Amino acid sequence: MGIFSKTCEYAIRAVFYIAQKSQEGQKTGIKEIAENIDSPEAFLAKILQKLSKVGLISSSKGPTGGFYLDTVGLQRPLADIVAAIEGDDIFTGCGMGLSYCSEENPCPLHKDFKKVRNQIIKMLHETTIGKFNQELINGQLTLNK
Amino acid sequence: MGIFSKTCEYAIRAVFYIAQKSQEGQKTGIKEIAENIDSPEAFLAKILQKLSKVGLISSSKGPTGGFYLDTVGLQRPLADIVAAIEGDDIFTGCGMGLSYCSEENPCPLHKDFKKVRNQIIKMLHETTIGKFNQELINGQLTLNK
DNA sequence: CCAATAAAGGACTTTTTTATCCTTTATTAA
DNA sequence: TTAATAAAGGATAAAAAAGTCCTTTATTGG
Ligand code: FES
Ligand code: FES
Repeated sequence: MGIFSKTCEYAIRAVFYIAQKSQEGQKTGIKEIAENIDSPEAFLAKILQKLSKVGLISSSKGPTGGFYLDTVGLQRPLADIVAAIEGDDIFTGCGMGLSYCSEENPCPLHKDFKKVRNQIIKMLHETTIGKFNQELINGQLTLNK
Repeated sequence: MGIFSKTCEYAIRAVFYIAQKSQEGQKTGIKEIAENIDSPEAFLAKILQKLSKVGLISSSKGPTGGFYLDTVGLQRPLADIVAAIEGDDIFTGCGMGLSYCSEENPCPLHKDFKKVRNQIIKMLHETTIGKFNQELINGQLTLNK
C-alpha cells in the first residue's frame, strides 16, 4: 500500500473526477465515475455516500441526478477528503507508530519524519479539489492509468 | 494507519532496539524486545523471523542466544527494513493509487507527491539502523512512548 | 399516477493484516 | 546426556479493510 489506504485513493480520484465534471456543468453517476477512475463500483458507492453525508460532496437522486460539487466544495482542500476517510493520524501521528508524536519524547525518526509529514500536510492543504480541473479536462492529467 | 503498516512500524522499532543492544555488546530476545518497543510478542517473533531469513538481522538459538546486528548490519539503511516488510511501493508508487507513477501520464498530485516520496526515500536511505544508538542508550530518544 | 432512474442504506462476503498458540529445532551449560 | 533456553515454523484465530448484492427512498419526466 502507498501512504493512503485504497479507500482514500478511490475517494481522492473520485472527487477530482466529480470536480472536473462539475466544472463542465454536469452531474455524474457512480457507474461513470467508477469507470473513469478505475474503481469497483459498489465499493465506491459506499465511499461517496460517506463523503456526501459529511457534506464534502453533493448528490441528488433520480433521473438527472448524480454527484457534484458547488463552488464552495471545489475550493475545499484535499485534506478534508483525506481526514474524512482516514482520520487525522496522517497529519499528527508518529512515523514509527508511537502512541503520540512529541518533541519531549521523540522517536529516532521524529526530526526527519516531521519534514515528511509537513510536506504531506502542505500538499493536501494547498491542493483544492478543483485545482486541476482544467488540466483534467485538457487530458494533461490522468485519474486512471 | 500512518504511512507505514503496523508490521513495518514494529520492525523499525525492533531493529533500532536490537541495534542499541548490539552496540552495548548484547544479544536480546523476543520477550525483551517486545516489552521495550511495546509490541505483541508472538507477532513480533514472526516479523523478526522474516528479517532474519533475509539476512537483515542475525540470530542465534539456545541459552545466550537472541537477535543481534553485526557492524555491517548496523550500517544498512532503514530503507532495507521497510523494503523487506512492505515491498517498494512506498518508494515508487503513485500517491493516489494509479497503477504506476510516470511523468508521461501523471496524476494531479504527481508533482507534489514526488517531493513527499523523495523526502521519505531520503529519510529511509540516510538513516542507518545504528545511527541513533547513542541517543537511544542515553535515553534522549524513545521507542515505546 | 406511474415507470424509470439514481443515490442511500442494510446485510453480507472476501481478503488482508494483525495476532496467538503450540510444536520443532538448535544451542548451551551443568 | 540432559534439562533449560531461545529462535524457527506451522496452524489457526481475530480484526480490519475491501468489496458485493439487494432493497429502499427520493426524484424525474411522461
Ligand atoms: S515521535 Fe515519532 S515522529 Fe514524532
Ligand atoms: S502519477 Fe501519481 S504520483 Fe506520479
